[in-house]
Amino acid sequence: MARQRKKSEIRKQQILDAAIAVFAEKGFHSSRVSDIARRAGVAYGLVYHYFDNKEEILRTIFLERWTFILQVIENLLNEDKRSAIDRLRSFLIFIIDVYKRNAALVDVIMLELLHSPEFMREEVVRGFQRAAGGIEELMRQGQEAGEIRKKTNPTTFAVLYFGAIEVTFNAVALRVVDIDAMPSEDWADSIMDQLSHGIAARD
Amino acid sequence: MARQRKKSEIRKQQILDAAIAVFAEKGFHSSRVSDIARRAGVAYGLVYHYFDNKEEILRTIFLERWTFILQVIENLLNEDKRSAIDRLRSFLIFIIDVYKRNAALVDVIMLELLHSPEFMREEVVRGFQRAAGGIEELMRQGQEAGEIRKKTNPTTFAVLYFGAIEVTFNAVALRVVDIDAMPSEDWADSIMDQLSHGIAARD
Amino acid sequence: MARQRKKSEIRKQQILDAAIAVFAEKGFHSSRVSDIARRAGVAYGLVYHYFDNKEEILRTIFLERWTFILQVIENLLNEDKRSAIDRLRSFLIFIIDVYKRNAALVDVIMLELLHSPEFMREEVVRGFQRAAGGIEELMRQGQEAGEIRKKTNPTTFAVLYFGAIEVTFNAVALRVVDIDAMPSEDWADSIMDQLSHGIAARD
Amino acid sequence: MARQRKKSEIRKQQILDAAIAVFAEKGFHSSRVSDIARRAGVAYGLVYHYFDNKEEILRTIFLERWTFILQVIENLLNEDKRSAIDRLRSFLIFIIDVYKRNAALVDVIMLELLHSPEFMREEVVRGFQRAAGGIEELMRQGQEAGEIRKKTNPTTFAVLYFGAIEVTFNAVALRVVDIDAMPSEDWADSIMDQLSHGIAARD
DNA sequence: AATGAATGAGACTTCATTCAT
DNA sequence: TATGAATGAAGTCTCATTCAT
Repeated sequence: MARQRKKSEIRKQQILDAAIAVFAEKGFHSSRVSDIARRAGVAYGLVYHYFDNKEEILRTIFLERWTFILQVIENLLNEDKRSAIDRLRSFLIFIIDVYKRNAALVDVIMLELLHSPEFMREEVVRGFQRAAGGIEELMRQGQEAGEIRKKTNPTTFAVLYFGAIEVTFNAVALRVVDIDAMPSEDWADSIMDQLSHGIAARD
Repeated sequence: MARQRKKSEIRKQQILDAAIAVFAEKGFHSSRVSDIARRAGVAYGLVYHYFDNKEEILRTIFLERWTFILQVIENLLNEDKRSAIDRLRSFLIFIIDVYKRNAALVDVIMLELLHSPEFMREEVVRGFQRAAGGIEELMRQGQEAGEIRKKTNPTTFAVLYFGAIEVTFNAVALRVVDIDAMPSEDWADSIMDQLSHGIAARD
Repeated sequence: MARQRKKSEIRKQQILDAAIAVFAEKGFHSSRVSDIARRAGVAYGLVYHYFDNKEEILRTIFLERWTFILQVIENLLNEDKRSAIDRLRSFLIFIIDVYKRNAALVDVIMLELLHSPEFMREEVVRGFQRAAGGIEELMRQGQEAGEIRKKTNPTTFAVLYFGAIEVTFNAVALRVVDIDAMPSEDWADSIMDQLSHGIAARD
Repeated sequence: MARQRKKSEIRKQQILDAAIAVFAEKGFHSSRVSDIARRAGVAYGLVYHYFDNKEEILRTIFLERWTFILQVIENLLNEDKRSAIDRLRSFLIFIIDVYKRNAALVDVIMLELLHSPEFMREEVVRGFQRAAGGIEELMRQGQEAGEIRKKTNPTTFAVLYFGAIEVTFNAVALRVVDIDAMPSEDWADSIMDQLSHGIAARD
């Protein structure tokens, strides 16, 4: 039984992985169920054995994968004892490394879920709000610790922070930037330096 | 003839406006040519009188509208004699006001063109690079004027700057933020304060 | 008025000529009314001023042109005082020369009318029967004059005779044969020799 | 599997047979894929399961069926030990009988392929040239055997021979002649007599 | 579990024809 | 006469989904 369960689970993962790859390449709407099946090496009828329909595949990707990422984020942000700015830098490095290891997944999240079909809007928004809430909380911790400027608006900061991530991923997706040629630390340092000290010259 | 020309031009604009509205609502792929026609109040056959196909409608929107926006950007950035930071703030206000007046258009640009169908990728990338180049140039002007910190990397700044715009528009598109309740100046001030002074507490 | 009539007549001919050219090139079904109009150098709406619909253009071509050819045939066959075989040879030369001067027209007759749309079947059949009847009559004249073998079946002969013409025109239409490189007299002589003397060796 | 293969093969034949019938009735251009499907008793989507598009159906008919006929021709012509004229008569009988048994197929070949859509022109021409080549070769054999008049031009003969077939089939297709009322042998004898002995009276 | 044949809604697009100017 | 904008029926083809095996 356990054997069966596992085999079935593996098949499902095969299909999900294939779906991520195909969605990343062609987008959700332009991907055919048969593309996914072919990529997974199964007959397309089998896809319907594991998923109710095409939408559910996307939803499952979101739930299984992205939610997982969000949890990692939360853990990283909440449990770490380092300074807030340090943790923000760590997360940038972490998220870029996730991309480097699984670009297709992040592409799907960026290109498909973020600008998401009606049927997923609510879930997506909730997910983002959780993430943004985590960052804001982190900022408040930093402010209490005297490490973050009191005048900083945590929400505005979260906007800039996620904006930096989003725009970077978009640039990569559009092939304007070659992510493999970009050391994660350098990028993170560059962003965090800017966010920390601003652009204004000090007299 | 001139009369005819004008009437024909008006019809074309009607269809383009309808297309922007429909694309903004449902996205390019989910929009039917018949949706656009109905919205424009014409028979769907007429759409093909003015455009070769659905793709060309999107391409025309991009060329006619976004290119126009980019020109406005360039003018604003290059011709203004105010301080760089002031001009960056002005542009934020300008772009948000464009959105307030024509949310659908910006939605289409954000949701469809940015994560663009293969057939437009190159044009879109070129368009963005022009815009980013403008911001970087502005930064350099500010650095020469002693107004912008020399250590600032203009490219990184452009990333943060556009990231802020993108993520804001996305938030609006996802209805997380109500843009009408958000005074343009306050938002711009908030973003520019952050970008100017950073989050780090000063000893 | 006469002036008007003539101008109107000329326009109509322009459109017919254009239609013949276009039908010959692309076939009736694949030809668009706008193709014909463009070829004739008029707006496509004007076509409907002169013809009720597309079918009527084809029908008019048939009636005006092919009927005319058939009359020429009849005259040639009936009025000529030369021997029957001579006259048959003359007609072959004549018909090939018609082709050389107006290939498109003959192509339309061969490719479109012969394998004709339902709406023209009857007229086409009648036209052919008239032509075949002419040939048969000619044969009988020849038999009475002792010039043509009595055993010859006039109908069978007409089949072979028209078959030779049809298959030649088809070969030209399919570009298997270059009609301009083929002297009309040689071709006619070759066919008539065959038809006159047969292939069987004489003991 | 073998069972599956066979069933699938049968379905494909069903659709091809339906297509032949429909094409013969209405012509390629006027035939709707849905007509074919309805005739075959399947949903029209299934047609696209077996064929890429409508053109491919016609091409398959040509390749599978006509090529087969040509092979039969070649065998008949090359392998037979009887006199050339005898073999030519046999082939006429054979081809008429093919028609009697499968009029639709021959109609399609005559009406659609012969005056063929651009996309098949080359294949069709090649096919015809093979057939004509066979006839010419047969003539030469007959000339060497002293059975055929040396003066006969094999190519001209082939023109007349195929012309007779084509014009007969056309006459049947146009319903000028009732093929079922026409004994194959009589027709073949009539044609061959004419072709053998000519029409000229012998002094 | 697995296959892929079968279905049919639905989308794009073409183009003959009408009609206002 | 002449134009070409406007209409919409009709056709091809795609593809998500179902289902028999």
